[in-house]
Amino acid sequence: MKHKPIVVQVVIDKPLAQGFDYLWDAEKLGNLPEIGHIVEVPFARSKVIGLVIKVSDHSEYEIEKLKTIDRLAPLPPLDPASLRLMNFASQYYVHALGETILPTIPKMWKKAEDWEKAHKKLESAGKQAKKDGNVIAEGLINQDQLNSSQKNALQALLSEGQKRNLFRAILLQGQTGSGKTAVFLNWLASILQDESAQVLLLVPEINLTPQLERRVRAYFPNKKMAVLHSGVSEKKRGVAWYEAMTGKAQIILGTRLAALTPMPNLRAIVVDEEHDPSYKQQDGTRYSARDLAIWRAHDQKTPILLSSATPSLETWMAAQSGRYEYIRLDQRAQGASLPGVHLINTRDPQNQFSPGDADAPKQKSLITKTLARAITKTLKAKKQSLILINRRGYAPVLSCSACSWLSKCTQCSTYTVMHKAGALGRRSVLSCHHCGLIKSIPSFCPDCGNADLKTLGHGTQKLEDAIEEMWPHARVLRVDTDSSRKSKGAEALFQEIHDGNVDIVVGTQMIAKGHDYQNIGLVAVLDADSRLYSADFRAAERLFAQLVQVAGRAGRSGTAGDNGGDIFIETQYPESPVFQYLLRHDVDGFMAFTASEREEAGLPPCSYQALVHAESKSLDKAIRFLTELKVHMKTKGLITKELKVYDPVPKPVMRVAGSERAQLLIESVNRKVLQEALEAVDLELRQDSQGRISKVSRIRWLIERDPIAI
DNA sequence: AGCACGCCGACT
DNA sequence: GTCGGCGTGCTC
Ligand SMILES: [Zn+2]
Ligand SMILES: [Zn+2]
Repeated sequence: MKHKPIVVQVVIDKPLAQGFDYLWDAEKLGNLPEIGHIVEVPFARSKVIGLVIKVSDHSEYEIEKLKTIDRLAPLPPLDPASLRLMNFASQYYVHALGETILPTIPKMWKKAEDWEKAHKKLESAGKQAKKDGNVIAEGLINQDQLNSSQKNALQALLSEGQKRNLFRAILLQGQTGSGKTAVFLNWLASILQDESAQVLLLVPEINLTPQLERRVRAYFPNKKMAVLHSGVSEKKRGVAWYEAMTGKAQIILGTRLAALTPMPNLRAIVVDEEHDPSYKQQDGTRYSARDLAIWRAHDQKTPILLSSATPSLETWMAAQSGRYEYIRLDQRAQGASLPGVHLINTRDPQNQFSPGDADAPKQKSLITKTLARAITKTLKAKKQSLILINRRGYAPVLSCSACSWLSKCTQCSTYTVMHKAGALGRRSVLSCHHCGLIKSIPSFCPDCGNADLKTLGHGTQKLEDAIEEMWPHARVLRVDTDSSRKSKGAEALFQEIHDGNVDIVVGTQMIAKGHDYQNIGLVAVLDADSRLYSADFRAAERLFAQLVQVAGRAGRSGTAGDNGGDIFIETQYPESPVFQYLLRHDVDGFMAFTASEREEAGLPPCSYQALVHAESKSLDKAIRFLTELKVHMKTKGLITKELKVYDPVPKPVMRVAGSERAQLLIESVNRKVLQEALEAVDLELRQDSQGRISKVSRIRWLIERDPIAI
């Protein structure tokens, strides 16, 4: 009589709902199996990496057909809490468990050939880290140096928080410059007095700069910190993940992708700038790192702190209703006053240049007279100006002066943007911002042969030219992804601004992030209207957060006795609520107004949404596919008073890189009802698909939970 | 998803 | 006669 076999179930990185059973040869692998082990398995005609999710002594599958596990990774199994998190994410976002877990494991641990030398790698990395560890820590503000408002906030955090095993969600709301970071870093430091404790600090992609890293390090001089973001090399990422999942690192600082890092001794989570859209993953399993972090804190009974000057409506409402604790930090730490907000009505001729004005530019001005004169004043005061426009390139479209030709992308339903020489290459080009296609600029109109082609509208490049012409003696710098790619990255450009080597900065929203500039006198936003004018119901909420953020840049000038700067917004609709609340610096007023709007319309956070995306060669087929799905949902009785299914519509940018896209919106006031409907939809679609491509008409489909843009 | 198997049209 | 189109089914 033979021993009972050891059978393990393994999930792999494929959109397959089921796991696969394998035999475990304990002698060969040198270990008994545990749930959470990472293994290499033979699958079809190749070898793949998988994760053990079940251990037993029998299989539903014919036992003699089972293959044997090839190799076991030299790692401890993922801890049970992390596996619960993965399981939840897989269900909630309607993706297979394997394709949810495996992408969160760094590549270094998915190369079975390298597993044998893995520990040598870790050793050499350890030596390197000792050298790197000498980076200067800076920006420490210890508990005694906090202002009274900060001290109160910290007190509130600590009073309850020392109790173990207690879920708390806390919103820390305070303006830019109110010192939120110092509060939560001091809080984390006190939690880390427990030697084995681990904490997770999530920050938006763009905020995770070397400066921030140094600043965080300053608070934890004797602790090990692991940094995880997309810019970290594969090897360093593998090491950081290893240190987190083994409990060797106490502070895990990272972006969205760090939210799913296993941490066996997790004691607290901070999500900084919790409203930031970069927390939402936009491909693969489309999770929200913030929402997963909240679930994780709840599941593991640890506190989570959400920090923002302009919270997401979801978080703000939870705090208002008492579901979250609410800590306010409204005293400006550095004694700087709030920036003055100025709305410039572009329809008012008084604000525009007239031909007689001495300072009017030769061509039609790209900015209002009111703004131009404010910039002149700022220059005279030896202060810097930031001018924002969220449009890269020279002009958003090229046109023919004789016929109706416009520069369109051949692969997308969009215009190609003109970039002048130097930005994307040596020559001027037309570039599609959706598919990346780059074409040379035609000398003649392709339709009528006319040689006179004109640009329509303007982007950062053209604005830069115009500004240089209007203030020939000013030092002008352009900051956008094009200019930062050309120089040594955005950091180098930010440093120029910080060092005062620049008078006027022209750029996209990216200028507003990260850095702490000292001498900004003026911030101008030129394209607020185009950001507000959008089919997406969250457009106003996003714009408000962006405007508050850039206003914070102007107000941040910390030199004592100095006034804060000014923010100028050019708009046709100064009476719009977004601007009116901004004018009064009334964040809560805006939130309350938006909340009541959403409630009335039954939109999130007062309801829950999901999108079914469909993509195919022709829009027709995609729409028909979604229509059939809707009909199916109806016949199955899924559409009820509590579950609304809209008609399928083309996506805002319908065609991208040759494929045409449509979407179906599903909405419910009841989370559970929505979840069940989505699971039914997933099952139905899977049945007629291979992976996520339908058998008939070859439609690529995807379910997205809690979409942030509709 | 990725891949092999298999059954029909048009092309050396 | 065979090359290749993609519909179908399988992967422990
Ligand atoms: Zn023409
Ligand atoms: Zn394109």
